[in-house]
Amino acid sequence: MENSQNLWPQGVKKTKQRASVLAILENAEKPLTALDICARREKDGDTAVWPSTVYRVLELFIHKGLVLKTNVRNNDMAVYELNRLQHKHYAVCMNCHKLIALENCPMDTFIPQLPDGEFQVQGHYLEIFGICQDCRPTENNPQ
Amino acid sequence: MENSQNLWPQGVKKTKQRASVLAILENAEKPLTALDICARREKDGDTAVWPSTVYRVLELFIHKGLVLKTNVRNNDMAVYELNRLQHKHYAVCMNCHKLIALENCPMDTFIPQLPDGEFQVQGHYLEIFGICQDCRPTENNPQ
DNA sequence: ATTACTGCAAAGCATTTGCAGACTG
DNA sequence: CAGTCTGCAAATGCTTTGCAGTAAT
Repeated sequence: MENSQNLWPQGVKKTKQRASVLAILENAEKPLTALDICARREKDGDTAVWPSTVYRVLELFIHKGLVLKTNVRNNDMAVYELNRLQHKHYAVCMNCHKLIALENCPMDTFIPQLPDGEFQVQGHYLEIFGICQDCRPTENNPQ
Repeated sequence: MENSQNLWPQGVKKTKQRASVLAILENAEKPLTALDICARREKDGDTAVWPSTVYRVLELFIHKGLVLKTNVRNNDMAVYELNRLQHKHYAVCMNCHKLIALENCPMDTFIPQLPDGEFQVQGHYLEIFGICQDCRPTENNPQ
């Protein structure tokens, strides 16, 4: 698992644990919970990184604009992903909580009409929810 | 505080506590947390409804399609609102967590492109985030 | 060497669960 | 009256906090 180094934020002390969290997020195919990150670190055969440390590291990265924190509908654990600057949205399965990346974004052509017009927009979050293929009852997959 | 009765779901036993939760949601100007609902009940001078009861009642109403549960970005408590069937989205202030209702919805004209095309869409959730007027530093409100 | 970071334990807090008594239909 | 619902207490599980030893610069 490699970390491309170049996105390391300035003035942040580099430790094994922090580099590890960043590398895991860089290689993640989907947003992860803090505990997922711990689990992946262990699966890699490395020494454990404690949850409290992971939470502290994530908060630091969020503050530096490197990581995004999200709460997905109907799932109370927060998930974290690298802020890739490019836009990303997901479809969420209401049954298994799987995330599927969307390939387009409606906000590209949308101007939100806010009542008082005085809200300073920083960004948006969009989520499609429904039932994924694996959870949908079909002739192959009767439930 | 009145409950318009007519939206009471069939086959659901009517109790003081359930009617109370529904009435509070009907009269709410914004989505509420379960604990908000408890607090409003007490403010109305009524006997307390316990959080565990409120959670159980909310879950029942969600199951009946009467209530929607949402997790707002950067706020880990779930909020609940009446499912008014008309579309509703909010702008969220990252500073004070205030919610401001949006007056239009981009999804009216948007068809999400899903990778495999096999996802059965049930709905969507959109959230604009940024800084509200009250939290924005201005000449009147230096921070 | 100094300062900040991490392991670890314990606390915090929203939410869930269990159970006996109370209430609805 | 039977079965369900609620008050209450205790448990659960994610997340935060405190502290002392460890590691980075």
